Amino acid sequence: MSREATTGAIENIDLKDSPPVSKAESILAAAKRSFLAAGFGAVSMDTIAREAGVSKATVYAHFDGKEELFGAVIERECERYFARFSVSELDPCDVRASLMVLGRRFLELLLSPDALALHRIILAEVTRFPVLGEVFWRAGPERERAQIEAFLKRAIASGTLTPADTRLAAEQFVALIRGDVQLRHLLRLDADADRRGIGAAVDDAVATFLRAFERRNGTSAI
Amino acid sequence: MSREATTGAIENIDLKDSPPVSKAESILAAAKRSFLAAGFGAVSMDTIAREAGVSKATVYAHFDGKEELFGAVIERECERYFARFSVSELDPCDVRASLMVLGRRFLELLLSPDALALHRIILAEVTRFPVLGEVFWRAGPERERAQIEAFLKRAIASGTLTPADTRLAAEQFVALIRGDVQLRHLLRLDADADRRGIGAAVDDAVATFLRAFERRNGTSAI
DNA sequence: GTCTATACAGTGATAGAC
DNA sequence: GTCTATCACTGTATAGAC
Repeated sequence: MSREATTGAIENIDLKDSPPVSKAESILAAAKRSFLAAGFGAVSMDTIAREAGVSKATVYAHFDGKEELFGAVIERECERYFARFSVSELDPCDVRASLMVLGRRFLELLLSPDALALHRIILAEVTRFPVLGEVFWRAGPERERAQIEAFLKRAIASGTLTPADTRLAAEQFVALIRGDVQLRHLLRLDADADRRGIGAAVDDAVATFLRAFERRNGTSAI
Repeated sequence: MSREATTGAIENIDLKDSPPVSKAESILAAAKRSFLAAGFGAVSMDTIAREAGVSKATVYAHFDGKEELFGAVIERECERYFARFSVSELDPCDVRASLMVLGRRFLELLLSPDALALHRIILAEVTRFPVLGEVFWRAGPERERAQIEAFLKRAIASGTLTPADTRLAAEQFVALIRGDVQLRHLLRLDADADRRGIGAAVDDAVATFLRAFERRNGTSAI
């Protein structure tokens, strides 16, 4: 009953340069959870400090203020979410299958709870922090579009797609994939998210995209 | 110098049921400006009262609290923005021209500063006010999709478009129109908004949509 | 660096006079 | 209904001990 867990002496073993969990990391993690869940304005520094298990003064020792802490969290998350794409392994001859893979991977990312929360909070705070817009765009949609465009170019070179403005085609593919599913999820209207799963949505998007861009022979087997 | 404009006796002529500007209207207008510009959390009741030219107690006399005032503003704006569409005058035989009109009208609405601000704030606060998602969806995207779907059905009946899942086709048309222009504007990256104007964006969207859905004769003149 | 304690400003909301 | 004045509360930020 006498303060056994209150003094954190045990965790202060503090190996030289490999701290398993530094206070700064705890603060960033707590700030991420809080900000993504409730937005910038609704979160107090008290909450973050309590959630991180440190005192408020410690938070201010590591970050200049609430805005700086917020910016650090958002930039970090933008990089985390969109860094895992690659298109080199896709087969440019089987366009439908490749686009299905791309679309599914992209849509699953877009609809993940963390990505939705990140999306919401960036749109909400881009007025207050204009740099967030640029950071998010470059880390997310821009990178995604570039990778899809790279695949489309290979597919066109292999003769499966009709030559076109690949940048525009990539943008339109992303738009078709996003559809209104993303907006419905952002608005928390996921009631019919199960009615038409991700697979069906990607299927429809790819089908329409191919009808518009696939090479049209007389014996087109679309 | 003795309070000439401070007492608002002149404006209190107050014709029975046509008050030119009631206090409630002033409060709603001030709240709209403030909320759309800065979000829910960043606006105080003091600010709204000052902006409306009334005292804070008057605000509370008309609205139960900050949340109720916010809800009243948002529902009002949702209705205001999306209530001006009609498709009956469109010619189902000239599909391209009709879709251009529809798309242009829709995109101009989406990119208007007020609509962008409304969009941002709803996404930001839908976690705190879940009902906003439903209200916005029904007043905006749902209504828009229904009207486009109605036109597509007439165009299919007249033989200009290939029969298809009209609901899905309408969703995909909206997605193509929205493209990434809307997201770029939401993120305040309107740097290249002039590089490709609204007209060009609508043109590209309609072209791709028609390549996917227009009837394909041997002499297709797309 | 980290903590406890606190100063200070600003918030939503209300009481009471008119 | 409208105002002035004020309430209780919360959040930012800092001071000083260790």
